[in-house]
Amino acid sequence: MDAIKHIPTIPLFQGLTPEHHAHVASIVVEKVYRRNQVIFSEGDEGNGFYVVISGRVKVFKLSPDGKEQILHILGAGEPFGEVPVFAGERFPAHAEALEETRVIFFPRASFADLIKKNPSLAMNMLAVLSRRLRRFSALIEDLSLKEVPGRLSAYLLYLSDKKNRETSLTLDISKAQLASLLGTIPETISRILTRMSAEELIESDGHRNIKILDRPGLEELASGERKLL
Amino acid sequence: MDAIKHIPTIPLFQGLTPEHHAHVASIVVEKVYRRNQVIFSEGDEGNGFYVVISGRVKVFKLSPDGKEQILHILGAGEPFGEVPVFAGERFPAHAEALEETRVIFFPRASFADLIKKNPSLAMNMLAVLSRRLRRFSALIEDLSLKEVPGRLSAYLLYLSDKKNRETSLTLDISKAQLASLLGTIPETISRILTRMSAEELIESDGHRNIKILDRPGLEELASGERKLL
DNA sequence: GATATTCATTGACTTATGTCAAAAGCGCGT
DNA sequence: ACGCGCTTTTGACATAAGTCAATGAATATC
Repeated sequence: MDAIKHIPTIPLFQGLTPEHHAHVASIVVEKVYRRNQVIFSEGDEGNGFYVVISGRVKVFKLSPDGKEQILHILGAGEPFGEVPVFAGERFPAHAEALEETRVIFFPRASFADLIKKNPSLAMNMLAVLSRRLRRFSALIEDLSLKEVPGRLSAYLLYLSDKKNRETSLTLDISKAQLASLLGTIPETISRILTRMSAEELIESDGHRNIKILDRPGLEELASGERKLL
Repeated sequence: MDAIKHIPTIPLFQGLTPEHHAHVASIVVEKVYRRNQVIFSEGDEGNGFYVVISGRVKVFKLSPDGKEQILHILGAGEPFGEVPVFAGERFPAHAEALEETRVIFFPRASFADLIKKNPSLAMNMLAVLSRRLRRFSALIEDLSLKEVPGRLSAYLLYLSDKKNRETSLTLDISKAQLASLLGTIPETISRILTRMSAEELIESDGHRNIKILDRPGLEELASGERKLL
């Protein structure tokens, strides 16, 4: 259907002419996934990539015994699944819709053509991949060099920053998802939130609402200068 | 100096015309770093990126208390430090020479020009970044979903595969570096190698030589189906 | 509106791995 | 060959976080 109205709003296509937008629109395919539906699995052949139009998607790794590590959660306008387009081979991770999600799909071959004729599209895609590398570096750092309280603090501060430093936060994902994003398990998240409350760093209603009481304290935790009792 | 003789051998520049190679050569600067010399630090402004000509470079994150996590180790022909070129901002990690190392440096602005006129250079760079994303995904998976014996097994198998499944391996890095690459500490590496020897999976001379005795056993360890006693 | 189902919390326990310290092996230069 | 440093190994110990299990709260289902 009328993908054309979405194309110009996608950051990846900023700076392209209306003709190119129309061309892009002509090669894409729209798809809808319902909550928990698999979009692709690790090891699948990647014959193109996706951009989220509405809804949210998680991209994750799975261990043989079922533990998952979320690599990222994507929302409207964000592309995913590009690695096989440029590096060949297969998807390095799984992707699943977190809720009812609309995406547009770009077949590999036609996109490769397009990018060859469009330096600014190439530059945009390079920027997308570079930003993702930066985020992955941060995730690796977190997993390897920080303990869970530090990662959780960093995540709360990140949420707060997204809402220009609002102190009242609403988690946009369940505790289980949050645990998987931070490389831990829900029980650990629970215990740490309890300890953070005990130290008056935050106030939690036990659901998805958290109020930041001591931002500097959380920053110290996130950087590792401070530890929880 | 005569960078021109190196340019055509670099995978990033495969598929370019000799004229383009010459052009690339005209904008690069050669630099030499001695063992342990810092190439750039996290947070530095990135005004260009590098390609290793000879020697080896480690790119790593550092925690406030000095623990390091190596993101990757690069050898001849491999580029590093590209993220700020395309995503702006600063280097997300530190880079240091592991030994006497020669690199060529590409100033950001002239490279950006070049890439706009060279679709195949853009495609090559997209491939480089995509492959790196795949490796980072694997590292995240390892750190989050595997225990150290699994990561170490995977690394030994990787070394073996590089030498077409040779069973006699020579570690190319010290145990301390290996630990930092696998997200652990030298003591843990030592203990695990001892346990692997005890189970006759490997034979180690205590230095940098390891012989693989039971490849399937290591594969089971790497995938998590098996555990060390 | 009552019950089923999922999700969050809490407790007791286990375990992998980090910390600290000491000893042992090896390389190196005088 | 000898002692000085560095890396590796080994030991005793500490601890963060995972596992398992039970309870409680919240939401959905009939």
